Amino acid sequence: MSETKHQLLTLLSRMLKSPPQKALSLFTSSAHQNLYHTHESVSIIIGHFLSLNMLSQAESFIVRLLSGKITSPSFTIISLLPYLTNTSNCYDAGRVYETIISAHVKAQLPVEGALLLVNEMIDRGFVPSAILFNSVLKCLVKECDFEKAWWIFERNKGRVGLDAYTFGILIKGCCENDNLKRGFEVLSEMDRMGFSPNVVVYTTLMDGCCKKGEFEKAKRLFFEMEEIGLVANQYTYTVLINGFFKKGLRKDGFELFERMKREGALPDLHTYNCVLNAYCNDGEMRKAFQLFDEMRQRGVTCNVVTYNILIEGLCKQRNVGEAKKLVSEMKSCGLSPSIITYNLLMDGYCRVGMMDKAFYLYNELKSSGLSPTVITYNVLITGCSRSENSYQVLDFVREMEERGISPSKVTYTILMDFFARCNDMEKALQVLSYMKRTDLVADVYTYSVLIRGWCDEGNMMEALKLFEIMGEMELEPNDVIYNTLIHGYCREGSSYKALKLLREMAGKGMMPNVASYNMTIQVLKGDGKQEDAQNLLAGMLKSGLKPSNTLSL
DNA sequence: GTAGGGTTAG
Repeated sequence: MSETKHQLLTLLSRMLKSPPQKALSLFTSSAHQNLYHTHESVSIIIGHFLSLNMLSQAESFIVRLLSGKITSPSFTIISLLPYLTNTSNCYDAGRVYETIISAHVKAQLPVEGALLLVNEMIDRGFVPSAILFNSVLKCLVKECDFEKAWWIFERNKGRVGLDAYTFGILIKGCCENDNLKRGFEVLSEMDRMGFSPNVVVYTTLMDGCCKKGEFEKAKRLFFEMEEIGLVANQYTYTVLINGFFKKGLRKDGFELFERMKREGALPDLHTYNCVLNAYCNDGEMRKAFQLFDEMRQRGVTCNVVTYNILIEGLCKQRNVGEAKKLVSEMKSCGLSPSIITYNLLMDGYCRVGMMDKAFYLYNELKSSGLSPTVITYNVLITGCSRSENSYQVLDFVREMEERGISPSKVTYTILMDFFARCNDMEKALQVLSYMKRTDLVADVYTYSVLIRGWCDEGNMMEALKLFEIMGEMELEPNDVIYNTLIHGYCREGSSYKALKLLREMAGKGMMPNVASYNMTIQVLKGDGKQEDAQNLLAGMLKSGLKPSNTLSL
C-alpha cells in the first residue's frame, strides 16, 4: 500500500470517529499535506454536518469545495452527489440537493449545473423550496438568459415552491428584456395562482413602465396598488419621481416629491439624489444646494453619488472652482472620490480649456489606486482634440490600449470628429472602417459627425451618401443631422434641396433651428423664389422663432 | 437573506 493511501485511510477512520468540528479540522489540515481526497473523505464531512442538521456548515464547506479552496478543482460536486444520496446513506436526499444547489449558487458557478440538479431533484420526486428555486431563477435572469428562466418557471411551476419573490424576479426579468406586456401577464398570473402582489412587485413593474416611457401605465399601477390597500414606500415614489424626471416631466416629478413628503413616506438618499440630479440638469444650482441642506438637516447621509451629481452640475456651468471645493469637502467627510468623480472633474477642466489641471487629475487618480475607464480616456481625448493639445490625442489612444481598455463607440466617434475637424475625412473614414471591424455598430452620433465633416468640406454628394446609408440601416436621423445638411445645401446655393429637408424634418415633428430657416430663406430669395421664401418665413413665425435682423424681404 | 430606486464621455 502506498504511503499516501495509508495516510488517507488513517485520516478517514479518525474522521469517522470524531465530532464534526474536529473532523473538519482534521480534513482541513490534511489538505495541506497534498493528500488526494476521495468522494468518501469529502462525503464523511458533509454527512457529519447533514446528520447533525448543521446545514449552514455543510453549505459553507461545499462552497469552499466548489471554489477549489479545499481540494483539487477537478473535484466536482455533481460527482459527489451519488455518494451522498444513495440509498445506503442515512441523509435526507432532498436536503442534500438543497444544500448542494444553494452552495452552487453562492459559489457563483455556471447556473447550468444548478439547473441540472434542480431538474434531477424534481425528477426524483423532491420539491425544491421557493427560496432555492428563486435563487436559481435569479441567476438565470442575471445572466440575461430570461427566456430560459421563463421556460424553467413555466415547466416547473406546479412542482416547486413559489412565493411573491418568484414573481418579482420574473417581472424584473420581463422589464429588463423589454417585454413589459409579459410583465403585466406575470402580475395577473400571480393573482390567478393565488399569490397576492406586494409593493415590491408593483414597484418593479412601475420601474419597467417608466423606463419604457409608459407613464400612464405606471400611474395606473400606482392607483391600482393603492386600491388594493398597499402603501407606496420610498422605492415606489423614487421609481416614479426618477421616471418622470428622466423623461423631462419636471412638474410631475417635483409634485410627486412633495406628495411623498406629505404622505409621510420619508425621502431617502436615493430619492434626494434623483431630485438633486433634476435640479442640476436644469442648471438650478441654488435650489440644488438648498435641497442638499434639507437632506442633511433631515439626517439623510449623503454619499459619493450625491457629490458626483452636484459636481457635474457645477462643471456643466463651467464652475469648476466650486466643483473642486466640493471634492475637498467630500474628502473631509470621509468620502473618497470615485472614478466618476475624477471623470466629471476632468471633463469640467477640459471644457474650460484647463488641460494642465485635467492632466494633473489624471495622474492623481492613477496614483490613488483607481483605474481609469474608457470614459476617462474619452474625456481626455475630447479635451485634447478641442484644445491646443491635439497632438496628444493619439498618445492617449495608445495609452488606453496599453492598459487593455478597448475603445468604445464613443471613443471612435470622438476620433472621427477630431479628424473631420482637421479636414481629414480620409482618416475619419479609416476610423469608421476600423470600428466596423470590431463588433461596434455606428449610430446616429457617429453618422452626424461624418456628415458634418463632409458638409464642412462642401462635399454634399458624400454627405448625402451617408445620409442614405443611415436610412438603409434604419437609423432615424436627428435634428442635428438635418440642420447640418440644410446648412450645407444653403452654402452651395441649393435652395430647393434645403427646403425639401426643412419640410421633411418638420414632417417628422422636429424643429429646424433659426439658422436653418434664416439661411434657407436667404438662399431662396437669392434664387428669386420670393413666394417660397415668404411662405417659409410665415411658417417660421408661426412656430415661434424670430428671424434674424439681417433678414430683409 | 430570495424580489425593487440614484451619478460620468461623443
